[in-house]
Amino acid sequence: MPQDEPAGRTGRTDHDEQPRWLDAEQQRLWRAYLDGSVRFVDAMTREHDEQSEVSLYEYELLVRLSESPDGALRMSALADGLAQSRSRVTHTVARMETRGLVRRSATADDRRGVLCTLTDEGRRTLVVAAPTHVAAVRRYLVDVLTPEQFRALGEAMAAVAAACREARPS
Amino acid sequence: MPQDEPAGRTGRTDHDEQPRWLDAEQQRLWRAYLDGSVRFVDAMTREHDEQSEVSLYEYELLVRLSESPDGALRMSALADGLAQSRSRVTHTVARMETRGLVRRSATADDRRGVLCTLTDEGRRTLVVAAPTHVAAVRRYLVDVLTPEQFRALGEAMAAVAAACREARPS
DNA sequence: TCGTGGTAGTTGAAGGTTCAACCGGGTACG
DNA sequence: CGTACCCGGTTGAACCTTCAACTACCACGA
Repeated sequence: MPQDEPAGRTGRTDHDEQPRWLDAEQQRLWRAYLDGSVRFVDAMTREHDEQSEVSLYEYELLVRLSESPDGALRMSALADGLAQSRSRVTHTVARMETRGLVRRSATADDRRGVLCTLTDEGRRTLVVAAPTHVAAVRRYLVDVLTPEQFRALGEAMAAVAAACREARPS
Repeated sequence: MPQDEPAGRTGRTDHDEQPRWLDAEQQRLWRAYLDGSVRFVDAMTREHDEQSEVSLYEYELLVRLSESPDGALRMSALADGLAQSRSRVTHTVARMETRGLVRRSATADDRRGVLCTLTDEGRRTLVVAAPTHVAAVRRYLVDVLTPEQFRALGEAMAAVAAACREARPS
């Protein structure tokens, strides 16, 4: 209800603009987005829980490390790349370190920095997890869309990401 | 790396099919989706934290209730509609009940059922939160896309939702 | 070189989510 | 009837994330 056109427009107060509500069609699309995104992360999460040693988020973290030249990245680079808080990365890396997936060490130049490095065990885990991960991404997303749909989705979300980044510079 | 075409294709074992990796362009789009969706929920979450009495998720819950004829829904209907676990809904509703936003009561027909009802206070909270919520949805998503992009996004996510629902019937 | 302020990362507590176990109430089938 | 199984919902513990300090270091200006 509250997202629909309100029944009776009454006088406006000083500082609150008239909200531009979503029309019925916009609302339908917005709900579809919401529902789809929730179900998708849920499906991916379960897939990882059942088939993999690492959670969806831990997997993404391993991927970032693996893509970096030496399989190593500073904590802050990791946090920025994953669009997550430093605190969260610290905790997650700590847990992963005890499992032997990554290793932490000091950085050469900046004595504040901490370098997070992929271990052999971490790389092995990633290689094992990758096929089921990609298969799930395909099953729930890529392969259920036409190539044009997929492109449109990606481009749209890139615009959304840009808007979020701009409005709230992390 | 692991989502790219692997360097050397080696012999395949019995039960693992060759994974169909994402090509560079697909990967770019997939990453854009991931990044955008993370940043978007993050931006929405902060918006609610700063400007509203209720979290993003609690807001959605209130919306569902408000859309129902009597401002009331069974716990299971709530869980299904929000695509969330029953447990989570139980906990969330319990917290919201102590804040006076909703009320729980027994259902008439099925003695197992629990009816969750929006209180006046809950409705007031929703009405207050709605304008900033919609404004945020517009600022970070709707208004940064062309109408065609927005429609494409919604339709694509509807397809994703359907795929997830089908593969994992909740 | 001394402050001041910003950056990198960690910490622990508080709060939310998930998981598995559980309690009834319904339902179907002998 | 009774009993075995499913459904609706709750519980509490384990786990993860968030938040607000806090430490340590860098960088800039006076």
